[in-house]
Amino acid sequence: MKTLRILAVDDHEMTMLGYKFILERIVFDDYNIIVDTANTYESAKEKIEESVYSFKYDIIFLDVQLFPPNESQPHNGEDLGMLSRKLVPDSKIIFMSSFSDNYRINSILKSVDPDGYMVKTDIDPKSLEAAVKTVVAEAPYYSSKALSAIRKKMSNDITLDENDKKILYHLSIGTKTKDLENHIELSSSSIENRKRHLKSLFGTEKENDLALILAAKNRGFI
Amino acid sequence: MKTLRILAVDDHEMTMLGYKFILERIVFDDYNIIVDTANTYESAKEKIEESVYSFKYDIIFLDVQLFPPNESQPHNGEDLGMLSRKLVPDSKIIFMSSFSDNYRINSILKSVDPDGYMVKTDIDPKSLEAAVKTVVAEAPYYSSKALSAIRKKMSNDITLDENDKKILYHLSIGTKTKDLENHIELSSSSIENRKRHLKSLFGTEKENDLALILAAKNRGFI
DNA sequence: GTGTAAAACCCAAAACTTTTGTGGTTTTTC
DNA sequence: GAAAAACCACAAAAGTTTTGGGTTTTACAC
Repeated sequence: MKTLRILAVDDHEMTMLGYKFILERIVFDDYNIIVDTANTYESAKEKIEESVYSFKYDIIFLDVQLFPPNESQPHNGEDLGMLSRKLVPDSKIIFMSSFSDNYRINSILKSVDPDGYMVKTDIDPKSLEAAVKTVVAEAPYYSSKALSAIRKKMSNDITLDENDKKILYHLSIGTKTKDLENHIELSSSSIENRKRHLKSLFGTEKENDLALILAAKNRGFI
Repeated sequence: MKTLRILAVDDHEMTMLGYKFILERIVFDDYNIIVDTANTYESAKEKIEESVYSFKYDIIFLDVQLFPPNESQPHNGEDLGMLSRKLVPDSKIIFMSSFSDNYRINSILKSVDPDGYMVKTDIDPKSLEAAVKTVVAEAPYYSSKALSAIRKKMSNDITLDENDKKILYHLSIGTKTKDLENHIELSSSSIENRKRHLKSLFGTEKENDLALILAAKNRGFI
């Protein structure tokens, strides 16, 4: 009987226990599944560091937003992911996130490139089981909503640079055009130029900003 | 008992029959699965056109390279895919292809945006069943090798324009630098510039073309 | 309806990037 | 060891983006 070691990290204790409960009940070949848990950045970090010199985790489940964002606690799941990649490169990392918007999914897939990405509303016993079995078989696992975001991105031949993405993102959260200057290192006329250019890319020339952000959403950019 | 209608198109009759055999044996809720088949472009086209005015297929499985490429027969799975999208937009389209190289997968995902993409070496009864159930549930299905290609692409922040991609592609199939001019609408010095630029993007400065194409392969571009 | 602030639009000069031709040196191939 | 191919450096030309200066249009509070 082989042992499959899993670490599940989520700051909501009940959620974390839910994962443990479900994961340990998975029937998987002749594996005995053991789930360790952590519900703070510090305890998770410790467990990962300890694992380097003993058993290494086969899979680490990480909540993207480990803590309610606040200034005194700058750490998040992404940092833990990068730390794990460095310390225990063979451990598979599966991110869990409540973000299902394309912008966040795309940016996390770039910054961390996890072995799996699950949108929380897609998580249930069946999908958890599929995720475990898939990543053990060395293939990436993306949950249904994550895949939909990915599909939109892949089927698209518009490529935007960071400034374009920032403009779209800020417009989508309601930032006014005149305030964009404070978030993007460009003059206001450049921003206006880029907005015009974006509208022509997305086929919403002569329409308003709402039309632009709707089109960008449909194409998977925000 | 509901009926799930599937059309399977593959130019190898035995393969096509294999799909039919496997697909019709899938146990899926209270669906009765009926599989129609076609092994030429023309017969597939007819079946799809007929379906417009009677039952519509729920799923259409299409081989990407329907026929051995030859001048007299320019049609392929991609054309059939686009035709189906136009005639029966509600039918799910799942592409099957022997290509597992990133360049081809990326380009097909862009040109057709199918509901599913399966690399032939990934196809077996289990994955066919998963594909059918997934696309019926409105989610995209990508087989393991397709997902690996997609993952590489998504985790990458290098974006290349068409000329860069062509240069990489042609280098990878052995085209000599001096002959690139015949395939790409740029002067030889521009091509040299771009090659230099590409090498710096991929961190293979001062190395030879082989190092460049290996790096580009690893990052999912060819 | 009117006044006003925001947003959108326009233009031309400046800054920057890419392309191109030319003329070379180095590396590879046979 | 000669010829071909690959690579490099430079500078002029062409193209793109940014910028600061405007004017016009839109939104909406009153």
